[in-house]
Amino acid sequence: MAGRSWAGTTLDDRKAARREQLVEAGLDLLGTQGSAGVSVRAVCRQAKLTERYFYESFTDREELVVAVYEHIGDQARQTLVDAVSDAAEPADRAKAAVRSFVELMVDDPRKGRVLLLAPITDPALTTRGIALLPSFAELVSGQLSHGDAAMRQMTSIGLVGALSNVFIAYLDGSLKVSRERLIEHCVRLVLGADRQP
Amino acid sequence: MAGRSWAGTTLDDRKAARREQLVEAGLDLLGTQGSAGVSVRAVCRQAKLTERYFYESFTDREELVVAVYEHIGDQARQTLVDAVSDAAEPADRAKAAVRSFVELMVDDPRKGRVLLLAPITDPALTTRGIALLPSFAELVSGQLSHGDAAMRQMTSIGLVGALSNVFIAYLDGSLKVSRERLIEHCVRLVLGADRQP
DNA sequence: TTAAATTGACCACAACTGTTGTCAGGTTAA
DNA sequence: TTAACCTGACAACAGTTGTGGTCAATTTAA
Repeated sequence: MAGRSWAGTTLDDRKAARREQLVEAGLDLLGTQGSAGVSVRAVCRQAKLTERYFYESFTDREELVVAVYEHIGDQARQTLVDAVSDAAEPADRAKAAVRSFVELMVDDPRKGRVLLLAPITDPALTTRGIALLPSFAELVSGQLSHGDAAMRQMTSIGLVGALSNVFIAYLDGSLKVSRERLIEHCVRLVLGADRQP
Repeated sequence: MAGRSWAGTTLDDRKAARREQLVEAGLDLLGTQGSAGVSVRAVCRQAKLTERYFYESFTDREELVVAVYEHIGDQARQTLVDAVSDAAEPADRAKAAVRSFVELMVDDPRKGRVLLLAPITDPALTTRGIALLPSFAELVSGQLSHGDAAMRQMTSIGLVGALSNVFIAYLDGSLKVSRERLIEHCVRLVLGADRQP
């Protein structure tokens, strides 16, 4: 029976808790060592669980990587939605969105690296095309007012690439600039993208 | 003796030829399977040579990866230099540079992927910071006329990121657009980067 | 207390990795 | 022809990988 109580909690509860531990361990490895550091054994070591529990929650190494990525993706999306919903003016919304994203990453650089780097470095994500950035770009594309579909697509892809690269440089320390200037510049990039050439 | 003739060619000649085969095989694997596909054994299989000859030309797996990357890097740089030296006007130079780069990648997408993706995906390149893009960004930075050093750095990093992302999207087929429009758009990006906000 | 469910520590397997070494043949200059 | 050199196919090493299984110990509901 799954509902039976055990050690104060139900089986399903503990199973979910273990899954969470594994995802957290995956985030840690993916966000610091990168794709190559995420092996089933390494994740289990980090989570202090045995392989048995890995296969209890995931069929594959792939599945774990995807779960980690989508977990962080959801979190980022929620952060953006919250920030945007508090602002009325378009310019304020851009600013709020950028600011909340920067804060998310500064708060926990692992998340930034997972969000920006993992989809291009990990085969589990690249091959399936499970990248959020394209969908984000598509979303941006809908907000643009000039040009035809292809034009808007190129503009939004470029914008996302510009932001990503700036964020990555900021994350790895090669771009030494205050958080405020970073935000300011990114806001300018966002606002500048939708302009007649 | 190294100068002694053997099978019609000198030893050094054949050694160089083998090295070239290995680099070519490395390009093929790095440009299609990505970083994970480049193992010593896989490279040797592809090059139809045995491991013995791998260690004849390279001490490490790392060394091979670096050699492949720098080989393509040199090629790209040479292509750019050639293209730019044929144009007088600044606008024409930007156009020529972008065009030659696009042609290089369309001609052989493996090279595009090595140039753009390998430095972020392969540990042998990431850890040593052997990326050409930053130095390219630095070069672009020097050409900008507005803002202070930090401002120019952010602008150039953003520009490189925008171009890379557009190229990558074009390479993997998610950006369906004619070569001419791609070039046109990228030229606009380059020229638009140096503008008062 | 008893029987069932849960846990954790291991082990086993085959496949792969980087790297070095060996050894039987072929090729060439002398 | 002989002796030196070059070549290719492997074997061996210790390591890690994904994925499965076993088994004794613990914890609980009955």
